[in-house]
Amino acid sequence: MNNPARKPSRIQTENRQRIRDAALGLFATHGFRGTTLDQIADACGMHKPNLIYYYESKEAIHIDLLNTLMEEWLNPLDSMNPEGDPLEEITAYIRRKMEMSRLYPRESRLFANEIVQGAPRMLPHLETTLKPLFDKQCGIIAKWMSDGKIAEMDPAHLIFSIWAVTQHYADFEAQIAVLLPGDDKRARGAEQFVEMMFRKVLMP
Amino acid sequence: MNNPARKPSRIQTENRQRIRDAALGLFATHGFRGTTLDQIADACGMHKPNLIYYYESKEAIHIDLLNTLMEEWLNPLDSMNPEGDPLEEITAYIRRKMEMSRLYPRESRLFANEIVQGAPRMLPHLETTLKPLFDKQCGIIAKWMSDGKIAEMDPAHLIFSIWAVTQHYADFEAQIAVLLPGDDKRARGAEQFVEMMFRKVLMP
DNA sequence: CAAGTTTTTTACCATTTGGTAAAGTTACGA
DNA sequence: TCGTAACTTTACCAAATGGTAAAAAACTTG
Repeated sequence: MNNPARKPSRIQTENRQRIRDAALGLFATHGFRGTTLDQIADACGMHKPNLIYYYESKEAIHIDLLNTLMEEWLNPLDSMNPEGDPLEEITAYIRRKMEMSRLYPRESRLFANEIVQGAPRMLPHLETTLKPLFDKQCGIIAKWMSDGKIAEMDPAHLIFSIWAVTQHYADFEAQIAVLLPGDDKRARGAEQFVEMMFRKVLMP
Repeated sequence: MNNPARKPSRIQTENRQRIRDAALGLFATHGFRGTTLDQIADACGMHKPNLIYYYESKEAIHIDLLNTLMEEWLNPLDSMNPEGDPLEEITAYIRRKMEMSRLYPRESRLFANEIVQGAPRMLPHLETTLKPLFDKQCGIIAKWMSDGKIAEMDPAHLIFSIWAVTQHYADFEAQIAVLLPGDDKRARGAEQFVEMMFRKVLMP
C-alpha cells in the first residue's frame, strides 16, 4: 500500500471490506471507545497491525463506516417523488425505512450511537449533506399539504416522528425483544402498525 | 465508610450525589467505556481514589445510575388510571414523557446508550420490572379499545411508538438541532405536534 | 524465475486507565 | 477537647490498548 494514488488491489478491496464488516458490528454494539482494535482483528481473522496497514487508525475505520453509512442512509429520503401520490410516496418511504431497520440494524445502531453521543464526528456531514436534503423534502411535503393532499402539520416533526418510530425497532431491539417475546412475526406486526398509524395521521 | 450497615452520613449522601450527577452527564455523552474515572473525578472536583471510596468500581456507579433511572423512568407509565378517560390518560402520559425528554435528556440518553448496546447491565431488570408493568398497561389499553373508547390497534406497538417519538427528541437532539436551528420554541412545537399526532391516531 | 512490491506476522513500546496502599487530614460524638 | 472513625490526598501499579518497527512471507510482473 505504498502508493496511495494507485487504484486498490483486489486484496485491498476485500480486506478493507472484511474490516468494515467486523468493525460495523462491534462499533454498533459497544460504541467507538468500547471497541478495541484487537476485537476487530479477532472478528475478521486478522492481526492488529494488519488493520493499521489498511486503515491508518481506529478512528479512520469509524469515519469510513460513518461516511458510507450516511450515503446509503439518505437514499430513501431522496427518492420521494414530488409528482407521485403524496400518501403513497410517504407510505413507501416509511416501508423502506422499516425494511432498512429490519435488514440493517447494525447500521441503524452505529448511527444512533453517533448521534446520541452528540455526533462528534458527523456534525459537519449532517449540516452539509443531510440538512439541504431535509429542507428540500420538507418543502415537498409542505406543498402536498397546502394542496390539501394530506393533512396539514409541521413537515419537520412529521419526518422526525417517522425516523423515530422506524429506527426504534432496530435501535431498541433489546428492549422490544424482552417485551414482545416470540419474535416470529414481530417485524410483520411492527410494519403493519407503523403503516396504519401514519396513514391515519396523514389522512386529510 | 468502614461500616456499610450504618446509615450514610451527610457527607456520604452529598458526595455520592455529586458523583452520580457528574457521571450521568459523562456516561450519557460518551458511553460507559468512553468515560474515564479521571473525567468523572474532574467533573465533580474530586480525586479518583475518592470515587472508589464511595463506589467500589466504575461499574458500580453506572449500575447505581441505571437503577435509580429505571424507577423514575417507569413512574409515568404506572400512573395511567384505568378508570380515567382513555384519550386523556394517554395524552397525559405522552405529555409527561415529552416533558421528561426536555427536562432530563441525560437520563434518556443514558438509557438509550444502554439499550442500543444490547442492555448488557439491564436485561434482567427489564424482564423483572418493566415487563410486568408493560403487560399490565397493554391490558388496560386493550380494554379501552374493546370498549370502543379509542381506536383499535396493537397496544404494544402503540406504546413503542410513544416511547420512540418522545425519547427521540432527547436522544437525537444533536441531529434535530442541526435540522431545526433557532431552538427558541422547538420544544413547544414538538410537544404540540406529538400530542396532535397521537390524538389523531387514537381517535375512535 | 528473479527482482521488486505488497501483505502478513512477530516482537515491542508508550500511554491510558481502573484500581490500590497508605499516609495525612477533617469531622464528630463522648 | 480529645480520640476515633470518616474522609481525602499522594504516590503508585498492573493490565489493556492504540500504534510502530522491522523481518518474513506471498504475490506480481518484466
